[in-house]
Amino acid sequence: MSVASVSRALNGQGGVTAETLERIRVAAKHLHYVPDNAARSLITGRTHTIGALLPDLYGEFFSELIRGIDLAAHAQGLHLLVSSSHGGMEDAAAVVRTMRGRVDGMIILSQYVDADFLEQNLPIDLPAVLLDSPVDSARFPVIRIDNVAGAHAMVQHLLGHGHASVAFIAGPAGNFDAQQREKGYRQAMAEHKGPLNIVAGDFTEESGYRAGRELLAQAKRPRAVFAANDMMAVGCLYAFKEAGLTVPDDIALAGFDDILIARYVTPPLSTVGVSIADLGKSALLMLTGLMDGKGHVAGPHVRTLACEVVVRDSCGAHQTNVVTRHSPAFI
Amino acid sequence: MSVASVSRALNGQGGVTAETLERIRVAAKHLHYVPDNAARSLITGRTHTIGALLPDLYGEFFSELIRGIDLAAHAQGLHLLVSSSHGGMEDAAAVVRTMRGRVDGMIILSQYVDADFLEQNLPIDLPAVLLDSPVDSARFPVIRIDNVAGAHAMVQHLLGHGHASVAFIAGPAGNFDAQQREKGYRQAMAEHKGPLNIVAGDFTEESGYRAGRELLAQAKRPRAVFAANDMMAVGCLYAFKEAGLTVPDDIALAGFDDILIARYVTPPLSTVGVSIADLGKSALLMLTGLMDGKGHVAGPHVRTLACEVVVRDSCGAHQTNVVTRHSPAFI
DNA sequence: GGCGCCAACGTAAACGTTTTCATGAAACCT
DNA sequence: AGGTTTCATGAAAACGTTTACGTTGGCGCC
Repeated sequence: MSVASVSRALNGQGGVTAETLERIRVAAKHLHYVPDNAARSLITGRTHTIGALLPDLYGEFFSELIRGIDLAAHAQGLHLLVSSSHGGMEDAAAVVRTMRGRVDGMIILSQYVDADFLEQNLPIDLPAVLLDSPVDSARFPVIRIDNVAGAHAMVQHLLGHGHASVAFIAGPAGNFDAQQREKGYRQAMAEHKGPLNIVAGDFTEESGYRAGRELLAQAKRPRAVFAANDMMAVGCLYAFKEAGLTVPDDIALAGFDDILIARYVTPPLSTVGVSIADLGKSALLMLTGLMDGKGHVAGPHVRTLACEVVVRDSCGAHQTNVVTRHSPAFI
Repeated sequence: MSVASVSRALNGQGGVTAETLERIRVAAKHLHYVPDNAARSLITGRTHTIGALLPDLYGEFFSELIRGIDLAAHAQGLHLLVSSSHGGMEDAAAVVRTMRGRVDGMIILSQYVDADFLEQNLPIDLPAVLLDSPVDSARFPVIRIDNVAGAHAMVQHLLGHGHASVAFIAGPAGNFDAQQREKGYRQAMAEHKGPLNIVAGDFTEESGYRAGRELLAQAKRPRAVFAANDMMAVGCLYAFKEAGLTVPDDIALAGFDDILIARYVTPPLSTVGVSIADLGKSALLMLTGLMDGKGHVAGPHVRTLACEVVVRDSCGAHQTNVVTRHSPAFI
């Protein structure tokens, strides 16, 4: 038995008799032989692993994202190497560099990553797709959530139901999602010639609570509030409850993300939903397309994932031409 | 410049002049040189990666677990390769085998994994730690959540507050956590000479809802219900609400896990809390200890993580000698 | 000034695969 | 029957590192 025959047999490429194949197979099983992936990667240049660079692993968003990626990866026989970089750009750069020879492609979601960063740190031939990033490069496809349209639709929905004044709780300044959602709010308000009313927030529940109190302290209380994400909406909801207001009768409320909690607060929170798992899946599919196509991606380089307005009770409007999800789902 | 000098310089092992070190460093930066990890792994036998085998990636539990592992791994300069195996034992075996030469150690959480499985599929010299597993092997350390004590404490808490009859919503039969929690319930009830009242469930919200209806249909409605996990408790809560009962006045309710949602339902759910992230962290720390110690683990091979009773409103009891967490946390 | 020592550096082997190429035997065709 | 094709198999190169070992040259010491 030569190593060559063993290699051929175990990889099922033919070129071996059925008899020797069987002999090798029983020998391998008997010896608990498992090929060494490091050596295999070295010679083939493929690792069958894709890397995911994420800013953090906390919360439902990343959980779902990883799940979506993993599901799609598993289906294609690929492994998933996750890496969160909590530090700044330096940390992210270090992580990307250590991926060399360890992954066949990367999915990157990081506010520190721009085209320059990638040129500098990404091995020249490593395919990568960017998530929710503002960069617009011919080399790297980008998948974005259609935050602008989603926010726009929600504000329009609120305005369309008699809530003349809609306030907005903004997200952190550096966050791309937050910026886009604010843009959608601004556009919708401009179309209706409504006055802008924006208070600061940072995506945390506590900042939503503070923003809620700030809104209540305004001379003229807004009729509806749209928070840039659900956690802030929930914090805001507690501020309203604390002040003795009832939602949606006294003041309407809506969030963005459709996190699990949104179903379970009282009243159930109207929000803008995105299938995060689909986002992950799309990213992986685009990445594998890139890998197979040798750096040539078919179709547009920027793909946007549509959002949908999810109407529950907190916005005080039920209509039939939008998605309606009551909680719990099975009642 | 020979490759040897470059290797020495970049690994900082000395044996090179400060001048040549600098020369190599600028050349490396200029050429965007990054060492190939596959080749490095092949020769050194180390990958600086640890693998995590999980049954699924859905939900807060796994999200937190991964986060805990990742945080601890990142702190030690290790990468994390996650793999979920949705299929049965075959799938899990395949995953474990493909880890050969890809990871330095494994963290395994799977109901299909027993001592036999590991002997068969795990490369002989690969360190591994098991999570929440019934196996008791000298080779593999196990980290468990103290489900029995946690469930016991919660049932005792309910009984101690005048709820004479406590019913239990069980989890899926094959699940180790579910079994242990039921054991804790049985023990506590036996000590108080209370009658057992167990209905079936499978950890899903819907099964909790069905179990709730089943309990309400009983001739003598129980005074309190303890669900084996929070999602079932939430489903049960909806069944009670639907029937016009108020929790906790008409019937008390408690869950297990302290998932995020528990804070946000009305009334906030009393539950048994475990720091899942700590579980992941402990697992990783024990694994690295195993890796450094060349297969020799210091201390006991089985470690149990304590739970704590988290009293909110749904159990109708507030006392001061247990952890009390109101929602939201910052008010 | 010759000798030995030490530090810096280069050479080459090794890691465990895949893959190309050569070899030989068997089967096929004329 | 001889030549040609086909096919299973083995030998060996290659992948990009690390590391053991050998070589060089400079320096101090006798």
